[in-house]
Amino acid sequence: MTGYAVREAIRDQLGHFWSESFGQIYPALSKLAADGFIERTPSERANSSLFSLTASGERRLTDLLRSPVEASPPRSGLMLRLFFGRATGVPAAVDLISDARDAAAAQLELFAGLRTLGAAEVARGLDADHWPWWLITISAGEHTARATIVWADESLAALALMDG
Amino acid sequence: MTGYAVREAIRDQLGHFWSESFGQIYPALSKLAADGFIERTPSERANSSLFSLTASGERRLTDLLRSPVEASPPRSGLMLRLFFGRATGVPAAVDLISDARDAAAAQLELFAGLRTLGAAEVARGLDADHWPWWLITISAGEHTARATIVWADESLAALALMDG
DNA sequence: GCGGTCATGTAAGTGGTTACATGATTAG
DNA sequence: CTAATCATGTAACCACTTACATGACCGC
Repeated sequence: MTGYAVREAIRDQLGHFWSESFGQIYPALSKLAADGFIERTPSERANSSLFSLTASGERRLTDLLRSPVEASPPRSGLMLRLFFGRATGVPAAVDLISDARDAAAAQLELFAGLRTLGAAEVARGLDADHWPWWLITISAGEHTARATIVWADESLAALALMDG
Repeated sequence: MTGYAVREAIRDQLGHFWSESFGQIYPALSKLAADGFIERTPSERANSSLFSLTASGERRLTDLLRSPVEASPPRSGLMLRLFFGRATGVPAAVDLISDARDAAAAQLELFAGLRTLGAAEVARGLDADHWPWWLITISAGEHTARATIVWADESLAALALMDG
């Protein structure tokens, strides 16, 4: 596929848990090609290349995918703000938590859509062996979104008591 | 407080949802002082300064704390790996999910510790008006950790069926 | 006096985004 | 023919981490 197509695929298929920008993709493709992990072949279109995995690239990829996940340093803007709630007051905190709740609810709907979309594709015999993996990532998103909503409701209730 | 103390406070008090490194803190303090948001006064100790919020800094801080949280681009190494589970196989996925479950369980214990620690301080009459906010952030951590555990157990069960 | 902690800062490098510049191809 | 989309790449910049260099102070 082309670099452009890579980005489209990331946005459309990994969108809810991964993102990459063009400024990242094109240099990465050049480097991967230089390292022999992917192969560049000119496409029919002018000034355009198609990339495909080499055998060593495939090995490298599965190695990376099997490697343990390194923890990223925590950085939650929402929690930071709530931690200093004493300084900003209850109403500001209510706003922030309500926003987070809304965002989680919206995500939940989005995941429901992905579920029906995927189920329909599977019913048509497409991507059947990929579907369980797809489902695991959707399920993770749903669980955390639901947890966020429960937490938000509890916290909003607690703040309502504080205020009165 | 000193820059060093700022970092200690961030590590010890915001540790579970925020982090900063020295390389970040010292330049930031210099810039904040140049902008008039904090004031640098030499401390008794040689080559050491104490910083304190100015009036404009206090205003700026509460403004920032009240500002809406901007969403950071999603990037979950775990989900990325699981999404390509077809390529890496069930056992690799089981390892990854088990690790995530363990990490969440460990976090949960940590949060339980923070709860008892904080409750003890409040019982001794310390930080009583800060405690509810502290609790909100702990609660958020607990909810997401529990959600992770439930998701992990469900997913491991699903993978066990796939394998057989 | 010596090791640990307190303290400040810089340098090099990484990983990422946004914006810009450019042009080919296709759909209407 | 013209607007949208496909396509590639670079430049500038930002946020952040790690490692390094330096030294004061304190307790034993």
